[in-house]
Parts: sequence; structure tokens; C-alpha cells
Amino acid sequence: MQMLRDYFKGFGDISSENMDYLLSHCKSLEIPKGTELIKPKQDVDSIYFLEEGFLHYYTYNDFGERVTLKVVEPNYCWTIMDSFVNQVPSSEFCVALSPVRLCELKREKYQAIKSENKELSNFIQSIVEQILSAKVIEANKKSRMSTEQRYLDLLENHPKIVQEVPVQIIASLIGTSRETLHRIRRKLAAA
Amino acid sequence: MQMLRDYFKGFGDISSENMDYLLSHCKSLEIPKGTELIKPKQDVDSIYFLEEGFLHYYTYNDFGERVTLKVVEPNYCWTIMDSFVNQVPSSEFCVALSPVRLCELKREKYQAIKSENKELSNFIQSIVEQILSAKVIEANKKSRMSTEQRYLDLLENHPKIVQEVPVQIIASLIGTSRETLHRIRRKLAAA
DNA sequence: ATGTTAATGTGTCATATGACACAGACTTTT
DNA sequence: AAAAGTCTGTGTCATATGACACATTAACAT
Repeated sequence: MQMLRDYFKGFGDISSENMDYLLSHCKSLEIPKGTELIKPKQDVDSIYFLEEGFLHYYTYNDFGERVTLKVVEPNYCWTIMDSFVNQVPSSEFCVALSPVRLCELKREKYQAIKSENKELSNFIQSIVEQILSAKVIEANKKSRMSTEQRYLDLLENHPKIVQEVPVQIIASLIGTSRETLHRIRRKLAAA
Repeated sequence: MQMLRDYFKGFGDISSENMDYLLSHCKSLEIPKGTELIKPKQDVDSIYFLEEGFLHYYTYNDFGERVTLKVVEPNYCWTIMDSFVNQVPSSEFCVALSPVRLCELKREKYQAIKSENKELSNFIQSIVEQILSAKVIEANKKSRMSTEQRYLDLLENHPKIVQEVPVQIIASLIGTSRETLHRIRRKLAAA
């Protein structure tokens, strides 16, 4: 849980009693490679924090092609917000690309913490605001980058993903085909 | 303010006293076409709600091309989250494409409401969660659509934008050139 | 271990896209 | 009302991309 503790600390100051209280509601679990953490029609009632391994979050477009929405890496907090917040079924998949170790916070516990404890409620509010802010920045950044720049960005900021995740998933993540990604790599290798 | 009241109502139930209290902290203002609501280096210390007109939110990429990040339309709540939340200067522009009528909520008032009033604090927390959820859905949806599908989506869900916003801005918004958008329109007109 | 399946590298080809150019329409300014 | 500036429609052309095909390699299941 140390990793999660440090992750939370990054969002602001909080008393150590409350930090312990918050962490006591999180549960560690391990899942083997290939596990379908989330399938369509499932209700997602947890927030997940990844400690080790990679998750593949994806869906299918109108032409039946698989589209990668996100590769979740360690030290990242993730859930299907729509399903979690609005209690509607997911329409997407999330599968472990490798053995994965993660922490889970159930919706009831999340809600309970928010209503019981004023400091934690404010802390969580602040985290959600910061995540929203980061999401918008990320989306804006993406929209002004070319495919090649997105690959370079991935290489620079998430080298582990490039090393350990299958090429076709990376290609889909940066919005292109595996052939084009291959051309980009060939070009970069030549330079 | 009626429009903003209805907008808030859409996020959940709240006592009418608190709704009035919340609205009393918002200020109406009107700005003429061409007004630079936000410029780079500026600190954004307000959340805006658009009642009439259109805002053009944009930036420049590494090659000096202007990239549209969003066209803000009536009945939409908007700010530069990063600047507002983390109190850092904006690096983007926001300009009125037409005469604009909007409501403004200053950061101090937003913070004050959150710390003074429990029901409103929870209400705002819920709004932020819902907006985060909607952002993620929107980003995911975009990532699995082609340029043409994005244009059709815009036509269907935001026809006013297509009618009233300059073509080059729409092209940039859906991530293409004005020539390609023209080709798409020609093709659709032929069908 | 061995057959089966999936992932990857690489070539060819048709096509969609962006870059450029320019004329005409529409706005804004003086 | 004229002038200046901007936006739009449209053509040509070079190029980047996706679709397809197939050999090679790696991963997996039995």
C-alpha cells in the first residue's frame, strides 16, 4: 500500500490518521495475465490503483475494429467513471496484459468516506478536480500532436509501455495502424 | 440566470434556498464579438457559463498552426481547469466568436461556497464528478471516430455550431484541414 | 514437445489527405 | 463607397496512410 500512500500524498496534505483511515478501505489484489477485469454490461463499482503490470482498456468501433482507449500503467488510478459515477453498465473491456497487482476501493466505501469525514471529503474533491484538470490537459495535448509526435511522447513519458506492450496495442493507442507505427520506428531508427 | 438554474438542476436535486444562494454568487456579463476573454499568461480565476453566442478556445501547435480545442456553445459550463484549479497561468486563448452573454463564478466565491455549505459542497462535488465522467466519454468517443464521423456527430448534436461557426474553425475542431472538410461536405451533398 | 494460434516485419498498391495556389464572396475599416 | 482584409470554394499535385498479403517469429495449449 506504500505506493498508493505516496500517490495520495502527491495530491496534497492530509493527517496521517485520515490517510490510514482512507487506506484501510482499500483492498489489495492480484490477477493473472489475461484476466478480464471488466466486460461490457458489467457494473463497475470500484476504483482501481495499479501497483504492477499493465491493463488494456479498449472497445470496438462501428466497423468492429478494436480501439485502445488507454494502457493503464503502475502508479495510476483508474476506473470507468461513467459506470462508477452513474451506476450504468460498462460498454468497454479491461484486460490484464500481464500479471497485475492492484488496490481496489469499492463505491460504498468511497461514498461512506466522503459523508463521514470532512477532511477526506475535501481531499477527495481536490483529487477529482486535479484528475479532471489533467484529463483536459491530456486531451488538448493529444489533439495538437501528429501520430509521430504522439509516439515520441509515449517513448519519452511512458517508456515502459513501449517496451512491454504489444505493438498493435501501442499503434491503436496513438491512433494509427501497426504498419504506420512500424514506418515511424524504421524512420527513427535510421536517424 | 434561469438558464443556469436549469443547468444546475440537471445535475441533481438541491434545496431552493441553496440554489438561490449559489446563483447569488454568479454574475451576468456581456462581451462583444472579438473580445479576448482569456489570453496566454493570464490567470484564469473564474468558471464561465454560456447563455448566448459562441466562444473559440484555441492554442498553437509546434508548427505555429492554430488548433481549436473547443467551441463553447450556450448552456455549457467552461473554464481552463488547469489554470483555475492549480492557479497557474493559461497558455491558451479564448475569444468571443459573436456577441456573448455569460455568467461568471469567481474562484474565491467557489471556494467559499464549498467550505461554508455542506449541501452545496456535495452538490459541486457531484457536478465535478459528472463533468469528469462526461469528458472521458467524449474523449473515448472521439478516439474511435473517423473525421467524417466526427463531422456527422457535430451536425447531429451541435447543428448551431456548424451553422454559425467559420468553416476553418470547424475543420480544426474535428482535426482536419478546411479542404478535407470541404470534400466531406461535397460528398455528403451528393448523396 | 509439438502443433496451433497470435504477433511482427515488410513489401506493393490504391486512396485519402495536406500543401499550395488563386478567384470570388463576404466583412470590417476608414 | 472604396479599400483592405479575411473567409470560402475549388483545382492540381506530392505524399502519408491504410488495406492486403505473406513469411518469420514468438507465445500458448494440449
